[in-house]
Amino acid sequence: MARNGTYHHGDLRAACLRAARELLEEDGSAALSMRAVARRAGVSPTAPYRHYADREALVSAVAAEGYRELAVALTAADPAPSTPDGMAAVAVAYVRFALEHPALFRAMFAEPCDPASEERVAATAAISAYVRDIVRAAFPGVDPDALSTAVWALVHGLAFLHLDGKLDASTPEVVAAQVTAAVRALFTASPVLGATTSH
Amino acid sequence: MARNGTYHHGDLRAACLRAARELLEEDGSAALSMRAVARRAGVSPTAPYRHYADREALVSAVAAEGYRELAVALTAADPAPSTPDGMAAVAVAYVRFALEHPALFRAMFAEPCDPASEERVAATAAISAYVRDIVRAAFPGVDPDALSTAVWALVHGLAFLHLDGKLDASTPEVVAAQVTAAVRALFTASPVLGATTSH
DNA sequence: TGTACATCAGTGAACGCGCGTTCACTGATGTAC
DNA sequence: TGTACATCAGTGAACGCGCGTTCACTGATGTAC
Repeated sequence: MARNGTYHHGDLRAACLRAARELLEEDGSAALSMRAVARRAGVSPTAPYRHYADREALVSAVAAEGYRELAVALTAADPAPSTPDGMAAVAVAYVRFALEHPALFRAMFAEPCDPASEERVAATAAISAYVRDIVRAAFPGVDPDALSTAVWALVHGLAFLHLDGKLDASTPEVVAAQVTAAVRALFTASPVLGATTSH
Repeated sequence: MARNGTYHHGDLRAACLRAARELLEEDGSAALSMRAVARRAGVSPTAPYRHYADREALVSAVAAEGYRELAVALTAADPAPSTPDGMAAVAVAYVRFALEHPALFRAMFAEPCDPASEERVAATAAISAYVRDIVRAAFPGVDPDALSTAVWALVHGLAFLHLDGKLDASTPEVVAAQVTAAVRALFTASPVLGATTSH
């Protein structure tokens, strides 16, 4: 039974993606099954196969969507950070995204992801490039590859440690304070990294 | 059929743990089922329940073992690092452990881990304390909490990014070089962090 | 404007699977007298 | 030294489950003439 009363659904592809995402965020990765997606979309168990070759294809599509949203959240926090505080704001946005969408974030990173999914590879590359651009602009004197790797790893690690309960994640404020302090602890003490900053 | 020819197994508890770990490392988290563990231990499907209340208890035991081994690997790399190079060596050991035991490492961190498992909490706390001790000794002038959080996050993030194919992990040498470069990029530029080092 | 037909999207029954967990049980072990 | 008995460790059948995926199918849509 399609929602619009006709035999055809209208946009089952998008409906599956939405359902998959909801299931993921509500009950975690294990709840994201083809059958559950079909059920939620109000469609027969096999209908989603018309749009996604298999479960993995659907998961990849969800993950790719997550990457795009993460990129938006980061640039919204500060499109071109050039101070430790700017970097900290982006870091906070990254960690907040992870904590607000834990299962999605895990699916984006923690699932054994086949490198064959161009959609995912492209999304990852976009984030990587975003970080490198920031680092290059903010710290012209430093090896951009090594430093941008370090920055991404720092933020990514903070996200996962909070997500997995290794650090206090009781309130968003506590998390933000910890992330900010951690970023500052590394950056503000450095003349090279701090040289181009405005304070 | 028990291995020693008797009805009783002898040490089924340990055998289950070993089997679980093997299954995990061979085929990932999904392969770690109670039935598969029993099968590999050469025992009826329900025998493991004599020693582990449910699947989660068994997974927690495996994770706790992983934590203990990780701690050993870290102290083996450098029991009390106090220079950027020493820190880098520990970081390399951490990342290497993750890459050598990917599924175990994921189980240790990426599984939604209930905080009720004292074994796991204790193991995590041990690593956390180890890092803080290092930081406190090496960088007496800096807020130890913020900095040790940052250091752990940096290393943890490097581990996961390599694990998930976001950074080049083609050879151990490449990984070691990247990790070392990232750690150095953050530390050697800093007068505060570098002040107590010997070079 | 009407009709034939190709294409597309969704159906529904069925396959075989492995899982976690329960239950009442039995064979082995060790201890008290 | 021998025996009765409590305890413990493992058995095996059974439960109900939801899954991914296949297959031949049918209803809806749109296009060419």
